[in-house]
Amino acid sequence: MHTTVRTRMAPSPTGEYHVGHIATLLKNYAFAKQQGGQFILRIEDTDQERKVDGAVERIMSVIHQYGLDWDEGPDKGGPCAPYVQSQRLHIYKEYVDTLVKNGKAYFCFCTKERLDQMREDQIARKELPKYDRHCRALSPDEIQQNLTEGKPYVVRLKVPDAETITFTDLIRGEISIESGNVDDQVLLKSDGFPTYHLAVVVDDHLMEITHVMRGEEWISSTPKHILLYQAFGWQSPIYAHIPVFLNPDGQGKMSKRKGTVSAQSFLDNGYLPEALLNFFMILGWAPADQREILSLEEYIKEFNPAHISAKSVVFDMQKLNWLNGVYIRKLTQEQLTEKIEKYLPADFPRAQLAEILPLISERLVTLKDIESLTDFFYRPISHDKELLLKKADAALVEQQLSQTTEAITAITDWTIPALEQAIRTLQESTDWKKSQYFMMIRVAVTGRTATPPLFETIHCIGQAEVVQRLQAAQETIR
RNA sequence: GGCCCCAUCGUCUAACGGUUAGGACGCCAGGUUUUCAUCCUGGUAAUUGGAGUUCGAUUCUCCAUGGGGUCACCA
Repeated sequence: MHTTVRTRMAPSPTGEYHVGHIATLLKNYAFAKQQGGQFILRIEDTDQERKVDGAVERIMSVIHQYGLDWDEGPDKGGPCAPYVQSQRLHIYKEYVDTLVKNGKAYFCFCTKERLDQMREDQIARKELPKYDRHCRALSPDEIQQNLTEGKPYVVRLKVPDAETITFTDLIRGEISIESGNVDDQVLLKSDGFPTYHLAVVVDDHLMEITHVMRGEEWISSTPKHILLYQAFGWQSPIYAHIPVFLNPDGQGKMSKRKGTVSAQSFLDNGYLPEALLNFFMILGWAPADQREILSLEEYIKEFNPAHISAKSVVFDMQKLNWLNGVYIRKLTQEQLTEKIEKYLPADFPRAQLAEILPLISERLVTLKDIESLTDFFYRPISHDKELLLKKADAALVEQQLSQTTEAITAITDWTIPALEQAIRTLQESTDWKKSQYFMMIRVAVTGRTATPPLFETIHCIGQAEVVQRLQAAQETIR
């Protein structure tokens, strides 16, 4: 028998979508595509309190911005619709009932106060906090009475006493956990919503998910899911727990505390989606030939989840920056022009974009760098006297500035070759040191020491403005 | 702390049990160049420690150490 591979990503609309989520989604997407299967998007909105308005739309939007898509999902529908858990409440209820009927789960009427107190005591006694199974001892009559009285309740999983729960992880091999370390997990909350654990198992089964690739943080709750699959008599999917991203400093799981984590913000900060995807591809995995620049198509062809490294990986910003530069330099002028549009400052002279862009395109690390790399073209500059006089005394610099001003003013044909000829002729007719002279002019015209090539830059700034800046530089050194 | 996972240059990764332990980013040096950047060349740098198995361990086993994850009516 040949079953179709079906993978899924199941975000929860509670806040910003994390780069780690995109990285995991990419793996699910690529594997499904590679196997000719389907990739499903499912919304896990079972937490009524943390639900954020508009989050679902933002998640879908950011996935699209990264150039990825799904085959079945809330907006597209599909054979397993609906794909939003809050619309599937009746389904979970039905399965919980079977569980209770079959003695695999039980009603629990414990109050929050009692649970809090219990946990507090356990911690004080240095025990591990765990439900004390108080309501497992309730008689059918007591349960019935509580129900009749309308007491709020949850449904808990009846975890066996001394059993070894084993499952196979595609990346790590066999993982075993003693049932004694597993809590009687709440499956159905008192508001009638399922917890993640119930919903994920029911939905993954009903949606015929064959491979679950999710974050490593789920390893310790996987036994609960295995128990549920057993309780229902279902076959569990193949698991691959993806290692977490560590902060760039290598300390702990990547967190907002230590910098940017939202998938959207990397885009907003001028990283190209292709570069980010490529970065996620090679973080923790490498193709057979070790190359590091990969297109999505190549990745889909070569990706093998079983070869993902099992260790958590540092989110190396320097490697990302390098990759982003590589991808920017691969763009044609037209493509770059189009992509950089939304990063242009309001006062950027758009008419000059076509002239300026080629001068700085290979200096861009992110698209957002456009502002800091070009502001001197169109914004007032200031002169640093020390920089102007760094390699020559005031008398010589004054002379250089005034003769350069004359030479530039004299140009009637404002082209780069004419400009270059005028300045080179001037330099060659004197004993001015080339490096000193060029650098001084650079500083006088742009206010900085690192710029695009001098003649192109001068040409771009314009004759009148350049003359003014040269004169201002003269003022500065007086 | 209990439980689980993990361990090759600073970082990410290669290496049928036999390699001068390879590549990439970063860093350093040189070349190109009027500066920066790009580009090219070269260099620096690693098998966490200890036992065992073996003729031979980066590779297999165990222990220690270190790092990470997780311990909710959140996902």
